Parts: sequence; structure tokens; C-alpha cells
Amino acid sequence: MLDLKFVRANPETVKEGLKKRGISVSLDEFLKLDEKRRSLLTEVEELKSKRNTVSEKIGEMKKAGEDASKMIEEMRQVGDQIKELDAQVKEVEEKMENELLSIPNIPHESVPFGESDEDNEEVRRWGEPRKFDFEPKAHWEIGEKFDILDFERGAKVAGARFTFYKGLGAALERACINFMLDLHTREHGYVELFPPFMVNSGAMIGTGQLPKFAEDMFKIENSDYWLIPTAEVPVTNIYGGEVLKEDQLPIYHCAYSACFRAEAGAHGRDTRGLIRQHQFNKVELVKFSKPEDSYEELEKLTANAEKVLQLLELPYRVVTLCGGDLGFSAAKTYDIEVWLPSFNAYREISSCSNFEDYQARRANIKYKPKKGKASYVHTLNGSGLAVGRTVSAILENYQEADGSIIIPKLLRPYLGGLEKIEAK
RNA sequence: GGAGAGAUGGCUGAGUCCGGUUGAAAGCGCUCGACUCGAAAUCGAGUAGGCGGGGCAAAACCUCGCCUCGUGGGUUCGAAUCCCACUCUCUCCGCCA
Repeated sequence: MLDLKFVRANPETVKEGLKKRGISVSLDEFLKLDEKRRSLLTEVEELKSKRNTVSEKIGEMKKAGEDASKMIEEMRQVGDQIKELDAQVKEVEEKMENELLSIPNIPHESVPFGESDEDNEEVRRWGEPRKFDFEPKAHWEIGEKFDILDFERGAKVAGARFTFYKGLGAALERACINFMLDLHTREHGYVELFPPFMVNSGAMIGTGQLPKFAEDMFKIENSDYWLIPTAEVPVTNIYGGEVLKEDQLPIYHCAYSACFRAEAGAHGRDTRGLIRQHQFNKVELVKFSKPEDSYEELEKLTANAEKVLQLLELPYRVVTLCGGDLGFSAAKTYDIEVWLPSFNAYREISSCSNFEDYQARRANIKYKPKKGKASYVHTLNGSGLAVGRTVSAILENYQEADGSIIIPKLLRPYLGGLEKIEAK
């Protein structure tokens, strides 16, 4: 959420910033509401002030045994006016709140202009995509061949975009999760959380999924619970409504969670394999930092996510998302894209963002500096990494001519020393 | 699921029966100052947030006002205090992985 005072004072800056996203928002209506709100407030506050002073006087008169019935009658009428005006204020404020919650974050100045993922700017590459001297198989073919991924039965018991991992497939998924969590907690200084997989609407508003993107998520019937689309939601909201101490910052959390996404509007895209599932696993990195440090923290967070791919020896590239491809709440995002032979392309495996104070304002997360007033922290997060896509990348990049799959060295301890998956 | 207790500032905790200088005692913590070579101890001062108006180009800051004692409603001239609903926490019982 943008700062109301900032929008009021700098509507042109806001419009200009949103232009980078390719959206033009008219703030005229909003600013008109703002003016209306303020004039209503002036009016109603004057009445309330009057009521307060007169009520006090009534108390004194009663104590002195004097008759105050005339004043009481007058104040009764004032009370009715106040009630009427308060209702108007509430209505205006609700409209404004809705409006404000629906305005996306303003992109950072370093974010490139552009309309779609084609306009994202490549920052760096790591590793060299392998040249196969045979026709490499897609991970879904490999998964079925070894009977370690069962898409058909996933569809049978749940539906499209659900999968059973089986045997070494399940073990590989679990090994990746543990490998990532161990790396981030032991080497990168993150404190692990195991979050709730469902949250309430307040948390979803806090990180920006609501009110605009309800159709992208799964809602639990007859309750205010939503299945989390990412651990970002519970983990970022963990300090919602709190004032942190300066010396607590920066806070680093990592968390494994299952993620649930409705994938509305993705019909026909990535229908095969593990790339786009309604339920997938992810290890998430979340940071809370002082505003002046957040962009440095974004670089470090991205490097922490990249480290996973480096250790697994999977080639990748990093891109800066252009304005048109930027997520709703983010000010700047780096996507890490892993090489997937079946696509003959790099595919997103992590998205690392700085939200600046956008989420902090919505979730009301502040910190108190040693000197000065409490102000909003900056929040960041990134996948470290999406696990299903990591498994896909391993299966595809590590396949051999004889059909076997080499296990990356650092994962072997997590699989009882297993060196390769091969036909029995 | 049943019965009961509770929710007050950064924290602990009074006030709630009996509505009116209580936005809130006291203590702790924190900040600044004094003392000290320095620290501790001691002493003094300060210390909730949000919104709106004015001062101001703006921020800081100052000032006036409004709102906030879990949340939302109600009663009343006036509510932390009375009534209703909800949420959460704790204790006991039942059930359960």
C-alpha cells in the first residue's frame, strides 16, 4: 500500500511510476474523496469537540445539583449529527482504502521499462547449458519411466496439475527440501520457520494477494482461511502489527511450505510435468530490513538463492523484471531461471523481490530506531528454491545416454549415498 | 464439543462492582542530563499510536483538535468502566493425530 500522504502530495510521481508498469491510473477520483474526507472530518471533529466540553460541563453542573436538561437535550441532537457524519466518513474511507489497496507498488528507478517477460533484462549467467549427444527426455518422461512421478494417478485422486511423487522421486523431493533448508540455516544465517499452510484474509491483504488476486488462490469453504500460495504470506505477516527493535534487524527467515495456486488463466500452459502444479513445494527466504539496507539485502538474498543452483551445478541466468512483468507488491524483482533441456530454455525457479515498505505498511510492520520515530521496515523475499522445478531440472540436466540420472554430489548424503537413479 | 477466567502503553500491572480532570497510577525498560577517569549505583527530566487543522515549500519540530484500553455494534449529554456479538489467550472436562 502506498502512503496516503505521499499520494496526496505527489500524485504525478505515482502516475509516472505506474506508467512503468504499463498502467495509467487516474487519481482524480481518489484525490476528490480525500478532500471530501478531510472536510467531513473537520466538521465532525468540531462537533465532537463541542460535545466533549459540554458533557464535561454537564457533569460539573450535576455534581453541583444544577439543572442541565437543556444542555443534555442539545447534546442529544449533536450526537445524532455526529452519528450521521461518522457514517459518511466511514463510507468515504472504505472507498479510499479499497482504492489504495488496489494500487500496485511503484517500481524502483533501476527497473527497466517493458511490457512483458520478453523485455526483462539479463543480468548474468552461470554455468553452461549441457550439449547432449542424444535426445534428452523431458522430466515427465523420465519420471514415468522410473515410476518416480505419477501424473495420472495424481489427476485421478485430485485433478489436473496434481502429482504423486513415488519412491526415489519422493525421496529426491525431500532431499532437495532438506538440502536447501540446511544450506540457508547453516551457511546463510536464516532462522527456519515452519509456518501455517492456511492464513486468514488479513494476512493475505498484508502481503498484497488480497483484495485483487482472490481468484488465483484456494479458499476454504465456510471460513476465513485461504491456502497459502507461498510461505511469503505467513512468514512476512509473522511480525504484522509489531514494532521491532532496530538491533533485531535485519531478520532472516527461511521456511519450507507447500504452496497452493489456482492457476486461473493458465489453461493450456505447462500442462505436462511438474512446472505448473496446483500444489508444489518451495523453500522461501524472507527478510525484514532497515530501509537503507534493503537493496543490498536483495542482492544478498538473490545470491543465497543462486548458491543452491551453483551447489547443485545447474546452469541458470538472472534477469531483472521489467515494469510490465513486475509483481503487484514488488518494487524490484530478480528472477532466477534454470536451464531446462525439455524447454530448451531458461525457466523461472526463483523470484527475489524487494517490496520496500509496501507490504510493511499493509501489514503494519515497523521498527524503532535508536533515535527518532518508529517507521516501516522493508520486506524482501525470494524462493530458495521452488522444489518441484529443481527436481525437474535435476532429472533433465543430469540424465545420461544410458537413461540413468546422476544425483548431484551434495544431494547424495540426503539420499543415503545414492549416486544415480537407474533402471532396475 | 462443555464449564469457567481473562485481553489496558515497549513490558509487568492498577483502574472496571458504584460511568464524569484516567490516554490512563505504580514499577520495569528505554532516551537525555547530572554525578564519575569511566561504569555501576543514585538523582533529575522525558517516554503510546493513528488521523485532521494551523505554523511550514517540505521534512523534522511546535501547536490545537479528534480517535484508539482485543474487534465491531449498542445504551448514555458523557463509556477502559454498563449491554450485545465476535476474535484470541489461559484453566478444567471430553474427544483426537
